[in-house]
Amino acid sequence: VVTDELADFPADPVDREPARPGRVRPAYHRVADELRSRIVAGALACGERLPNETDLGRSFGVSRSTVREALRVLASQHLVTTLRGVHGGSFVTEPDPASVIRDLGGALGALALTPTLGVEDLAEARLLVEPTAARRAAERGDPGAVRAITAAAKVEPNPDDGHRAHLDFHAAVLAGAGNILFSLLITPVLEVLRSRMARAPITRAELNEVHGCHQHIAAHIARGEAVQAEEAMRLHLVELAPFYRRALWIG
Amino acid sequence: VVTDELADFPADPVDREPARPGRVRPAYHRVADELRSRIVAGALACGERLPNETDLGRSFGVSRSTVREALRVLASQHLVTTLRGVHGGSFVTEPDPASVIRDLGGALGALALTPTLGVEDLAEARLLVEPTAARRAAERGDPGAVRAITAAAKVEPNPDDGHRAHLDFHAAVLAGAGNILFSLLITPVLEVLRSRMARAPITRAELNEVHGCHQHIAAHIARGEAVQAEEAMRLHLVELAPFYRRALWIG
DNA sequence: TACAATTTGTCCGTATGTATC
DNA sequence: TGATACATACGGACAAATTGT
Repeated sequence: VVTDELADFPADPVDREPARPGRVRPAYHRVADELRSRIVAGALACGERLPNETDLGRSFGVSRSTVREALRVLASQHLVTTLRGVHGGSFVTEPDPASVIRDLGGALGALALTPTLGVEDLAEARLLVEPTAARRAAERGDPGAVRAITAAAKVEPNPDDGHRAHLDFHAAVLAGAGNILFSLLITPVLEVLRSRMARAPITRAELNEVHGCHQHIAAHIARGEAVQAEEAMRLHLVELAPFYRRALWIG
Repeated sequence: VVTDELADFPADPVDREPARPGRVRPAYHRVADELRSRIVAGALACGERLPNETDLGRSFGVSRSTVREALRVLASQHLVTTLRGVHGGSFVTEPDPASVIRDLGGALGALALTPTLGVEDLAEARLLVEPTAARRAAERGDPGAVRAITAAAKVEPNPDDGHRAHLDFHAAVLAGAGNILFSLLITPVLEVLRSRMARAPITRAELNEVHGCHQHIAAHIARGEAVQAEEAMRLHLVELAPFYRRALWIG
């Protein structure tokens, strides 16, 4: 006799796609929901290995294919990682800011193609967060972060690298603020701007001015001059704004 | 003869999980990558219907089960939606801020369980964004938004609803700012705080004071008093901080 | 180097459920 | 009511990957 653990599994309000009433929730969703709630509730510890797909299917009363579809969903949400081989299987993944940033970047990229999210919104968010990030980085004075910021400011700008050096500097400042939420929101924003500015015409003079600004800001941060760092970053972003408007072919 | 479109598909740097070199990327990942790049490149328009699973499998040279696993991945990323029935199938989904907010909420909830993300970080982000949101809401004076904010401020606080009314007000102000990025970052933050504060002891007097603050802020926004709205919100958050510290049993 | 063991990856065939016409 | 065209689900088989002996 196969025990069907899903038969009367109660509704779990957390993190689920909302299902219209009356609509039948497919089995792979129910399996994914159940495993997810076990993971977030801590019943399955980080790094712990799940039973193999065959056993999972048996215990849920579903086929292996159904289990696999559920695992694909959980893997996309960075809740499990599955490996092949003898010591393979599905393992509970530890939360990782980098993957959240990647996902948010993709989502913002999609939203930026709609009227929901304009370039002004991206610029406004930068102007709100980045000066504060510069100030916090200067206040903290974390040696590693300061080193990273200084190094990023030193990189010679190259028109061919798609503003990579430029954005790396800003990402370094955000990381230096010591609040992961700053990077979390703005790094994807930078990525969206970068993808939009690819191959935008930019003169050598403009590039050099930006480079100078960066070194100026980095120097303030390195000397722990919080207020000056904040103001320099604000000025930098304000000066950059018209360039964005000119360079962007959308919005 | 089956055409294998995947054989020499070039690496697409966008949005993929990084694969260790030498590691073989499973077919369902390659199929998902290919479909994803077609979608984000615009080769498949929003709302457009994909071929059915059998045909997709044929065109990619893989089986239907593999196609289904790929579709589950894309569905988790809100890139496609699949429906059953005669006119069912998989459709390219339009980007939707609400689902991004849901996902980010889940991810932040997981991160908040690690030392990566502390309560101070959440509070700092609120203190950075929300006063500005209040100012922008007052500046814009969008009638619908003002109505929503005023209505949210009127709701009588109820100790049993888990601070729901409180957070609804803040969410309304964020939405009123007119920049989706504000809601995008802070609404998940509010959700994390709410889940942590569930059943935290709170006195009727504190509840009333919070309620008063909200009405005060809402009045400023309704009258278009931008600077006062910003300052009132800042004050409200600062006053709230010690309560959070007291109520939170973690961090 | 070869081989065995374990687990995921992939495939096929078939049957069922669901929504529309 | 039935026909149609989808997704959903099952079970079994074999291939491929990885590690240990």
